[in-house]
Amino acid sequence: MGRRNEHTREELREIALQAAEELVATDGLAGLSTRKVVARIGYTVGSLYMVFRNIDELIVQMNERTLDDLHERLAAAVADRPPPALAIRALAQAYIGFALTETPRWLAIYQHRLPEGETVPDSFSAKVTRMFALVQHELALLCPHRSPDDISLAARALWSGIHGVCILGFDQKLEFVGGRSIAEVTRSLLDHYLTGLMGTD
Amino acid sequence: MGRRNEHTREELREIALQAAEELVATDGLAGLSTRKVVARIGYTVGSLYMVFRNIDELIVQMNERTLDDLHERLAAAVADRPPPALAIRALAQAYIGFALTETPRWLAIYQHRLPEGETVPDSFSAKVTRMFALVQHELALLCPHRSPDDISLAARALWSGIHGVCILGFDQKLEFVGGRSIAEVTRSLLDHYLTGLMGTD
DNA sequence: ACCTGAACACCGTTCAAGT
DNA sequence: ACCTGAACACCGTTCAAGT
Repeated sequence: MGRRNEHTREELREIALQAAEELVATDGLAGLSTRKVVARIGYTVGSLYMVFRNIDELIVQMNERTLDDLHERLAAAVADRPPPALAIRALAQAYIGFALTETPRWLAIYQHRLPEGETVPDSFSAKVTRMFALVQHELALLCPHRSPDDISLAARALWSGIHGVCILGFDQKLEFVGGRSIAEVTRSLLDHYLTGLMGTD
Repeated sequence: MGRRNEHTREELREIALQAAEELVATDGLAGLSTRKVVARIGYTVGSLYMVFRNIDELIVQMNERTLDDLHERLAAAVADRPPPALAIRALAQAYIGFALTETPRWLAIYQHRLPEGETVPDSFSAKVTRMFALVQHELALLCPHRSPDDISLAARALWSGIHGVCILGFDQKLEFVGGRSIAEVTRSLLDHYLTGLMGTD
């Protein structure tokens, strides 16, 4: 019979997501399964489907929580409103720091792919946009007389670039010979890109 | 009894890899399985393990073939030895073009992760290095009086950046509001980064 | 209404048995 | 030596049955 009524739906959702995060933190996204999640919280497989439509929905919701944590870290990095040029570097460092300390959860955001044709919920996209807006804001302060269109393009180029450095940096498989530290490569990208951007005002 | 001795070991390896590539091309890396591969080539599961240690080895070898194809496309893009500034843009465009036309196979290179502790064979790393050397070579021509150390750092920053634009660009999940084309974002990254790099000679 | 647990259709991998 | 196919330990998902 099990633990009927011991948890509300919302509590069940919460402990399931917590269990999922623990499993991912130790064994990566590949170490996550419905059966392992329910074993951890003392339920059986069926009950997971009372709360999540399927395992993809569970993963998406877990990733949304990771995006919340990441946004908190990024926002904290610029909380004392440093000058824009420093703020952008602080954001990049905070992103790298999160990727370094929360590697499996951070990786899960990019590893997980919805089945063909399905799209992520609006709440997820909103969290991505919100994180991205932090960079865009600092770039706008740095280049006050550039068009919003220019700023959005530059922010996307810069942030994608920093993300690329992190992704390739964490993938030992792609570790180039004579590997450089992620921080060093990011600095090169950031410094030269910003110099070029400012120079072509 | 099946098709005993119809193929040599090498032929079996070849048709298995071909079947794997077809499966990935239509259904992505998630659509690949040992059982689907053998069903396509008229063998049973066991025989796959005569040729590959496990499915990870099969995927790594498939990805090496993709890296070969990618290198061919990149090398062709600079075969007529354009001036370095154009060559770098041609390499970036060729990379985007490959990602666009061979999306699932290209993605599989980055999606696949070896189990904890295992590393990719040297032949794989060599192919990554070889591709990377193309960019490094053009950057060295572009900045003749920079140290090899500077060049390698810049090449890594630039190539990681372009890769980041592609990876985020193909992940609809991360499609930012008012999405820009991958080519447009790459151009911004490339132009401003190179301007900054040249300016700080 | 909540939850179980058997059932189904899949996995990757191994290995005794057949030719 | 090559290859099969049953067996094992896993998956995700569904749903009749129990409380």
